[in-house]
Amino acid sequence: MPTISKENYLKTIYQRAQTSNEPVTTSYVASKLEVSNAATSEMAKKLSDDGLISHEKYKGIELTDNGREIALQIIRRHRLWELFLIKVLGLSWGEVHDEAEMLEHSTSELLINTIDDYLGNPKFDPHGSPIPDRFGNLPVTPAIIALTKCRTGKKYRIAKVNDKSSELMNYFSRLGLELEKEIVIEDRLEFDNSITLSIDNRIHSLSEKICENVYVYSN
Amino acid sequence: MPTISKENYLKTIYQRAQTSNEPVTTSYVASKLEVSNAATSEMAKKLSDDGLISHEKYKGIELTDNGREIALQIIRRHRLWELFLIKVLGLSWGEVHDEAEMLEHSTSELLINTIDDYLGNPKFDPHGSPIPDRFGNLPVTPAIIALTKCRTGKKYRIAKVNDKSSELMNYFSRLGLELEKEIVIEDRLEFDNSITLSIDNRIHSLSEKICENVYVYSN
DNA sequence: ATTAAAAATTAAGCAAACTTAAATTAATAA
DNA sequence: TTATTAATTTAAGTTTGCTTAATTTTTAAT
Ligand SMILES: [Mn+2]
Ligand SMILES: [Mn+2]
Ligand SMILES: [Mn+2]
Ligand SMILES: [Mn+2]
Repeated sequence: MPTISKENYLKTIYQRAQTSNEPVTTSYVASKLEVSNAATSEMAKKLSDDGLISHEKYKGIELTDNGREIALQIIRRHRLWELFLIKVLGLSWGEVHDEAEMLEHSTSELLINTIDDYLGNPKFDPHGSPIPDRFGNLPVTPAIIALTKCRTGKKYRIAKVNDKSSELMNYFSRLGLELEKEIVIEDRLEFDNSITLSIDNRIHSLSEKICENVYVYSN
Repeated sequence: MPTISKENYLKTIYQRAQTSNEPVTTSYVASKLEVSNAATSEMAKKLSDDGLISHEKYKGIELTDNGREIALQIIRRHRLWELFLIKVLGLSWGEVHDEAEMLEHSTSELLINTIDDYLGNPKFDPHGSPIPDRFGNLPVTPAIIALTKCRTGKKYRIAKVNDKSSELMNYFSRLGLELEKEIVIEDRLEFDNSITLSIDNRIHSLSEKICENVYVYSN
């Protein structure tokens, strides 16, 4: 297994490639990991030597099959830990991401498979992201759209949230916004692209920035 | 919090001080952590600068109050994880030490206290070692003696085993040798200081080296 | 008390993972 | 097309944590 640093780089590259069509740039990875571009360029060289990425200079980074396999292993560990911490140990939506960010690098194959079985081989983590199985296969995921793309007046069910900010997770918890919960889009302001929606018959207004981080089933 | 390396040094120093009257030497720590004496001398300098140990050159190492506090935190994490992995996730006696050795460095205060509560604030780990509480206090421990000190013909109960070798743990499991289990010392050979004892009415012979790693209540 | 052996420290150097600053390549605009 | 700007890489240097080799200190033996 690679070092913790390498694992974090691989995971970041994988997740960027998943959610963007543009090539994965060193500067994106650098900003995501909060290191310098120089550090990322150097690491790209090393990961390339390791056969985990291919890197065309000044263009972009792509994972090799080996690199993707490792990235998926780390993501598997991360997501299973998040679910375990919530389901078994009762941590909150806002607490689990940071814990998982550390545990994902200290978890053996044996342990993560044990946790997987303990949880009944779940397919999704507590934020709605798919969990790779022990062979690196992702479950088929239903079609989802960001709240920003929703139609006024329609009813939706929460499918996924981005979990990078614990502050935001805590806010969602206070709102009662959770997976599978029904919401209705009441209104949207052209002025700032904010959206008014009802959760449990209570009305809330969410900024565009927040709406970009909430996804619903597109039906 | 210190680095993983520093945590491992502090833990090793603490545990040596607990189980030996002689000063904690750099060479002991080095051999235990499987690094060079030079590495340990250098680390001693740094830990000294950090105010975590006091080190009289060519004499020995002692933990400061701060150093001991951190050591006890790591030991707490280690032992609670071991118990959790066995009790909750069903790992075996032989599997948990190596897992805990990693997890102890990736576990927040919040998480370990949650685990502690989940387990009902246990006082001993699965190998019979005491678990420091969240304030660093160790439970009072009953008097125990190594198997090597036991009297022939007497009956004892297993109180503790040293868990450093998973091979040995697996062997104990096969023998049925577990905590609180009753054993009878049947015989001992002057020739090699091996001991013959009965567990569940089956007779086994254990080498001196093995007996040094098994403790019973001294009644 | 001297000397030899053992233990511990210091010196010198390496690899990993960073940094800032300089150089290079690519993109864009005149 | 050429010049400017932006993105990226390379260069040079730091810190952490390790190594082996040399030196120093302590201990043990004669
Ligand atoms: Mn997460
Ligand atoms: Mn991580
Ligand atoms: Mn252990
Ligand atoms: Mn450890």
